[in-house]
Amino acid sequence: MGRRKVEIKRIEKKSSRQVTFSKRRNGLIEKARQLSILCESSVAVLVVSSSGKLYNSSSGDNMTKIINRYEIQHADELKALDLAEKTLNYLPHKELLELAQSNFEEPNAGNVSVDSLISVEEQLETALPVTRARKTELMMELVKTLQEREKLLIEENQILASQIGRNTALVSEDERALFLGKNSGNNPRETLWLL
Amino acid sequence: MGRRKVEIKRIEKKSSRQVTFSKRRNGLIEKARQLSILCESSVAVLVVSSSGKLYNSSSGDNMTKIINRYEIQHADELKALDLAEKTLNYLPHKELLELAQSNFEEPNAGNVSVDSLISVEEQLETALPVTRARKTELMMELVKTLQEREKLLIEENQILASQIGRNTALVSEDERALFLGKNSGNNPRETLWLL
DNA sequence: AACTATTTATAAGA
DNA sequence: TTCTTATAAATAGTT
Repeated sequence: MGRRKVEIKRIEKKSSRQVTFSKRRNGLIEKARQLSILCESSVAVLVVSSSGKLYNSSSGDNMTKIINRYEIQHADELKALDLAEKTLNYLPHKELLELAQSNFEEPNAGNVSVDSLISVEEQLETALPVTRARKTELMMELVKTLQEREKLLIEENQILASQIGRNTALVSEDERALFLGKNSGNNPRETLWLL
Repeated sequence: MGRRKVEIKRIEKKSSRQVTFSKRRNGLIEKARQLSILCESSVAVLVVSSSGKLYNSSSGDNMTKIINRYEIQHADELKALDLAEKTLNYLPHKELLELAQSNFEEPNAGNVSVDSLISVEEQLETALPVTRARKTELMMELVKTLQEREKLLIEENQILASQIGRNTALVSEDERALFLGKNSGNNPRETLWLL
């Protein structure tokens, strides 16, 4: 839709490519906004230019929520592989980590003792003033994701149960309340994050 | 660009809204593809319909990589501009603890928690040589509990769905497998606990 | 699912 | 860059 019809293939001339990139990127984001409003939906657009610069927009809901929705559907791949990958990308001391990881390639994989964790943490202590904060952040993300998924599952259970016409839900109201944010009072679990 | 000019506001008539949603969603994804090819960039589009269904496309690179780029940048921004953290650094210990705790009494409230937690952790650093290991231990317990509960919920959903006689489960077989402990091998998630 | 009258996006030029 | 404008492309309402 311009003076000439253009073939959809890489624009060779760099300056034209740049101008088109800018125009079409804005157009795309505007279209996303319109779709979101017209059809009361949530739309996220992420664009990474060839030089690596990121442009993003979200409408109808915030980026985090939309990405979360995606990640819930791709939970296994993403939570397991990429979260850890992201973590590794952040580490200034990759080698130390790899060294520490050898502690876990031993027999009782998956059932790691607390003592070995303590020892690993002590080993890495001097190298990890920043990474530790990142650990808390990642752990919180993981827990939050699990809680959100649990909430979805509980809701789905309610729907399924009501379709059957009887209440067969395994999860008690108290547990449900916990994940809907109703657990006030001195829940010792809350203090966990402070440590 | 149609028979009439339309205002950008929610389409009231449900059937029209649905048709427009489908047309414009396809249009948006096609535009994203074109941008990606014309300007050798990576573009991700995520659309969540009002009924919660997710549509997504990625071009130039896979969705995971594009989202990763976003999250890495977002994390950097968190570190860079955090006025709240700087403010917190001047508060005495006791007040810090109380402030941090209050963040968890309203789980649905604002999103300040990660930053303030990082700050809290840094504040308390010198006082917590032993407690930190305990934190990891407790966090692991919590995640384990959540995973076990999720497993129960998934199993219950399967039972309920089969009672209805149709498969309405949100959770795929792959996800189910994950929580039944079938993801052996080098699970990178383990590396998380080392940080 | 097609059609087509119009609007909208944008390619090239200034 | 920003604006202008001819034209291609998208799509709203219709069949």
